[in-house]
Amino acid sequence: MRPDDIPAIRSLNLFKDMSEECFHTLIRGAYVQTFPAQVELITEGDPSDFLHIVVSGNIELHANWNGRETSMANVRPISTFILAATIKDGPYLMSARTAEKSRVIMIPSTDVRAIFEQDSEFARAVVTELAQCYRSLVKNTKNLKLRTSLERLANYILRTSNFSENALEFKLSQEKRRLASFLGMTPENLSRSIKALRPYGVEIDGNQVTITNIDDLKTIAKPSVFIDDFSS
Amino acid sequence: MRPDDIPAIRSLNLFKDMSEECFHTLIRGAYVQTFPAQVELITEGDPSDFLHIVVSGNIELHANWNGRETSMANVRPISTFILAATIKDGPYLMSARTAEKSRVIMIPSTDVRAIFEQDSEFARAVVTELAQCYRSLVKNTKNLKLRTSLERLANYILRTSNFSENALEFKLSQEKRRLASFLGMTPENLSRSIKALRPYGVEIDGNQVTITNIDDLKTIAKPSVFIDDFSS
DNA sequence: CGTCGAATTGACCGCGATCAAGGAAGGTGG
DNA sequence: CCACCTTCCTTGATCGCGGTCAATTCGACG
Repeated sequence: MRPDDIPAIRSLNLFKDMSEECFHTLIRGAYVQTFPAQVELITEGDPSDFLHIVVSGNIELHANWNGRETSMANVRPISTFILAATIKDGPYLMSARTAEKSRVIMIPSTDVRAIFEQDSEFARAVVTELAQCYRSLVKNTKNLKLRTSLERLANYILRTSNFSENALEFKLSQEKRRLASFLGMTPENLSRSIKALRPYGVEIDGNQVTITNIDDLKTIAKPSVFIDDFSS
Repeated sequence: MRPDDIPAIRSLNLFKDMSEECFHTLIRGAYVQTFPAQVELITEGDPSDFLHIVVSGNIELHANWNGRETSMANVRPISTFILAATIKDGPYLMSARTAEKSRVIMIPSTDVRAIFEQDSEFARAVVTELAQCYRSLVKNTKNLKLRTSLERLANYILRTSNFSENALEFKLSQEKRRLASFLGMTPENLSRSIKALRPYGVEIDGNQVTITNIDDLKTIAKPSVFIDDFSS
């Protein structure tokens, strides 16, 4: 592990209030590894042996059933993923693959569960983290069930812009096919939706997104703090 | 509160390991109320003033956006709901209404958060509960994104049968329109899907469901433990 | 019985998926 | 440096699942 990894991880909400002793117990048993793109880190159904932390790169969580696949989320540095499976000691419900070259820290789940029993501050931090994840998923479900694919795309653009400090220009951080799957649509349909948004103030050329008229975009997107707000 | 409510609540996973003292602090401040059907208990966006526990009846969680509504879940006795909002001290992300006459216990959120800080066993129980809820939502998302509406209905019937100790006959526990919304389809489409399942071993007459050929049903449903299993 | 809401059924529409073909971009080897 | 290949994206044509609209039937309840 690089020396500057440790303070970075320590500063995560999940770890920042736990005792120094417990933190080091976790870190001592951890592995760090750099993976190239398109590596399957986790397979749905496997026992959850490690809590994963992505330090650099980009991880895609996805799920499969009956020959179909869907993208569930993208995890960006620095955050943990698959915490719930580790805590419940249950099988992974999603698979994870590197979307690009990524550095990942893996903490044995048994260690995490042991510290969880031992350090109350950590247990409380896990609660906050899980509650946050849960609420994000509720929002995601509402997004899927209450909106058309065009509306989902429009709001995705607004959210991403917000996330980049309200920048009116930014780059899509993943392949369009993955984005399409995440948004619950096909790549073809995403292409068409992108064109359909042009009259509403959005130009997308390759990965480059430019919002030319944010008011028009908001008119069609109708963003809601109870679906699109990351922080609440 | 009725005398027999207290042991019932106490036996919930969420409360069963906490100290007697803390449990009584929670109970002391709690309100109990019986509501008729179709009462809006909670409105999306309101501050989360209470942790709710449904003791009898049936609560529907739903969400709205831009004039549309969708059913998110049905809560049956005895369980809590909207725990994440209480812990995060954030606004409700879903609304709740009684689907039938229901008795509900309401514990002030400030009490819950205070005890959460104080009682580590309770904090750990909250983790387990939230992790469970989170994983249920992941499964629900996979169900929505990976399956057609007919497949969702087929699997819903199998899950419900499983839940009723593998009974081949049971009653739908909610209006078909709510079920349709929960399954992400219209009432009309649910009607048609019900007819479409008849050749696959399912008879539905009113609320009465009869599985006449569970193997045929499984062939079309292809249930997966990573989507349909309640316990994992 | 009459009333009202829910469920069903039919006809039609449209969003989004599928299938198929054509570019654009990036990497590889001669 | 350029031909070639691979892969992704785009575009067009068509299909079908599921939604919408409307009319009817069913069922609970007063």
